[in-house]
Amino acid sequence: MNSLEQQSWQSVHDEVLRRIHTREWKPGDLIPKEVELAEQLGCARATVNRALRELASEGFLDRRRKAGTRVAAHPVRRAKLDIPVIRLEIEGRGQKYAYGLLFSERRTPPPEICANLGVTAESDMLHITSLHLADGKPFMFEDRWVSIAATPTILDADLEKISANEWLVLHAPYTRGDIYFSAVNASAAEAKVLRTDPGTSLFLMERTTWENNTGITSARLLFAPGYRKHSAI
Amino acid sequence: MNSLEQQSWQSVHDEVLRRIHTREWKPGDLIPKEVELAEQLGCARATVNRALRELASEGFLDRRRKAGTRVAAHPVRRAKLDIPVIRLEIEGRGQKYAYGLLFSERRTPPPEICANLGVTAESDMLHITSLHLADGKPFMFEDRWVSIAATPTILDADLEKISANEWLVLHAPYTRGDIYFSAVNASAAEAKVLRTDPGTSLFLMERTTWENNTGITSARLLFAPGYRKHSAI
DNA sequence: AAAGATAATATGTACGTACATAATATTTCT
DNA sequence: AGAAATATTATGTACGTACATATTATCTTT
Repeated sequence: MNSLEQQSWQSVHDEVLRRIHTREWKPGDLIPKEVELAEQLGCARATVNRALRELASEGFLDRRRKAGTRVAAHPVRRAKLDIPVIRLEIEGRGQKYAYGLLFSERRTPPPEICANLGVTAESDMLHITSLHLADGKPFMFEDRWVSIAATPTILDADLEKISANEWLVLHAPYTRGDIYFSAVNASAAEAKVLRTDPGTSLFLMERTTWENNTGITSARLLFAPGYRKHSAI
Repeated sequence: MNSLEQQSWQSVHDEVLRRIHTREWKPGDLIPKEVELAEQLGCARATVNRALRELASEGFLDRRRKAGTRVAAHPVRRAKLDIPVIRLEIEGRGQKYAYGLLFSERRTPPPEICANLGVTAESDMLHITSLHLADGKPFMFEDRWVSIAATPTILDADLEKISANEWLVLHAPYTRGDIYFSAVNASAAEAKVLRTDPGTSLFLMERTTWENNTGITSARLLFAPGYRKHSAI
């Protein structure tokens, strides 16, 4: 660290992270305040602020006005999971993407969907199931309910050509969403669609999205055996 | 929007997001440059910059110098997954945490662990298996390998009292890590430990962490049936 | 001593200016 | 025309100042 040359917020970020890693600053420790650090490292407070803000959002630091900045006592790892459109995920693996609509029906939703989206049992909804394939093999089975009130134009979409997954991303951006990851044993019907055996362990992703407080869609995405979702920290 | 009162970066963030949601700015569209937006919204460029930077990191915008800022053509949802220490995850659910060491052995690692961590087959490692319980019921089975070269002090840790999971978080902060999520059928042994039936679908989290380029630990975390990992977007 | 009001303080953020950097557009040269 | 050099431009970031805000510490009152 040379106090003459200009410091970038990234170099401050790295230097603070180094001190945490080398345990110069241990979990729970109060670290110097921004002005002091700025002086130490030869940069402006704004630069230190940017670096510390970033580190806090990464879970390494806890910051509170007046109380100061501490090394996180129980570092919570914040994994960033990229959830692209299925087509891009498959193409990103270098595989050929294909898609097939299984069925599409306009009807009222079952209780669990009402509960997820916070809508009434009489809601006008579209129920769609489809299969996404990678190199011709079943990759993911999608079982989705879409609120027609929230996105009426979905009735005009040609869901034989574009998947509901992709159509929604392009035409119904949302403000809020929930995802649940879990593991389930394949039912007989699911096993048949995904060309595997009943009871096989499958990776399940359940997504619900809202715009403000109106539910848009709730989907159950069931992945073929062997699927692994990766995340770097 | 009042051009007289001061704009916060959050209000700019929300306004831009609103324009994306209402499709005033569609996926792929070039949006006004920072100076123009600042003028429009009555704030400084730095404020607009902060808001747009945030939106880009959230996956809503693509930004490139000179080329300008565009609405992301294929919005990649970036889910933030908090991965706390198991004890805190269980206590956060309002359940009582307990932990039992199953066995701990110092030996050379099998091939797959060598591959994960990038170490040789002759490495000096600690192999630990343990069970984490919530309200007395099996919650997660942990099968972990720790490099003794990277963290020699783990030999002094009393792993009957503190889990390797927690000890490592407190004593061996890392710089880089990988996580894989998947679903597997329980083996006979795994089923017995988790008190369930063989073949039951289980949620699996595989974690490997490095400090710089030396592998620290590789763990296989197998959750009891019914486990769901949540994430808000 | 307990409660309430007040002061002190570290972080949070806005602004304007200045310059850096990367990518594109234009001009010049061959 | 094609390649190379140059200018242009939008974002990226650093700085110093100013003030806001949340929280803690201190003082005052009862």
